[in-house]
Amino acid sequence: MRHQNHFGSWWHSKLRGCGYRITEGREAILNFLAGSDKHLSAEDIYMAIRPNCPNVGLTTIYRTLDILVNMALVYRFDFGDGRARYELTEGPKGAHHHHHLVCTECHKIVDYTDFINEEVKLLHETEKGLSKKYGFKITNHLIQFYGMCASCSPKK
Amino acid sequence: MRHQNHFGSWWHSKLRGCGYRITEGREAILNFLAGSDKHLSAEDIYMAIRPNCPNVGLTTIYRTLDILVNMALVYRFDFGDGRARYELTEGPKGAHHHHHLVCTECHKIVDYTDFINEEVKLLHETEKGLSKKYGFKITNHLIQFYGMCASCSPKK
DNA sequence: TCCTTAATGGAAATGATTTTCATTTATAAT
DNA sequence: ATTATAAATGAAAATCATTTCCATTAAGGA
Repeated sequence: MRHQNHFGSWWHSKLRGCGYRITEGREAILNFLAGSDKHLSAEDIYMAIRPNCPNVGLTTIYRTLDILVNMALVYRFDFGDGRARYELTEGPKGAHHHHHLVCTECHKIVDYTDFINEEVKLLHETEKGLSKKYGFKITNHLIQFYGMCASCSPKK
Repeated sequence: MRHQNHFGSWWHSKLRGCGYRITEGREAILNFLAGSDKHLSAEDIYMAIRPNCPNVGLTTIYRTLDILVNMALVYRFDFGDGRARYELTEGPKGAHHHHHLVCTECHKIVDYTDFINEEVKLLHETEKGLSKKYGFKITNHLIQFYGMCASCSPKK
């Protein structure tokens, strides 16, 4: 793929810094993640990338996502439908941290940012206290609310 | 099992109220859950129950847990090791609500109750706001912190 | 006790994720 | 640019928690 800029995207240095090589597949996966604000399954990514990169296999998607999750470039979520979902922790534009509201009926997900500031503030304090008390080095947190969305609620 | 009290345990009425029958398997599963404060996998329960109920199959464990989770008698957790964990929401003694600290390295789980009050207070407010804004009927929440426990941290 | 229907278990199916392994390729050294 | 080397890859097979199927059993109202 000769038309790819040699100076690379913002994540090149991160990958290199961790000793990972820049490959066509990783490039494609990260580019796609960066352009989406959805919660994507490994297969979503596989399908989306296929037209441009028919030679990138599903196995590579999984392997790359594992790396990215470990590097904290990507969040992995479990919304209870049996497949993991992935999301860039923050795009080039900067962070847009949010939490999730999960419908236990239809598995619809709502990203919300309301109340996030208060939540994050409290979480940071809690984090500090927990770190000290339990000797954990805390790197991440997960908050999800579960319930029934409007369209599922009316049904008995 | 003739020695079981005819008036039943505290959950009999809950099950009956939802139209479920009281069976040996359900009894055994609930008894075991009530006597444990661990995060149990379906197989943990299967193994634990087997000596007394060799005729209760793993399928029944899964089916029963599904029911209990739907009735909100049991929480289902995903700690990232590929198997769901189950825990009674509250025992006969009353609630002992806690959140979790998960080591991403060795999957050790710490239950903590510190800060819980502040967290729960904030969560309730958030819940109220989210319910109104997004039309969700919120029934549950999940908070987990991820990091490295003391014994995993030293390692590079 | 009888009857209806929920509940069951065991085996087979499912399906997301992981492993294996022979081949390809990024990249540091030449 | 060429080469050497270890990382990365794809395709197929393996894994393994959970679900489904279906013929049989049993709970509990009549």
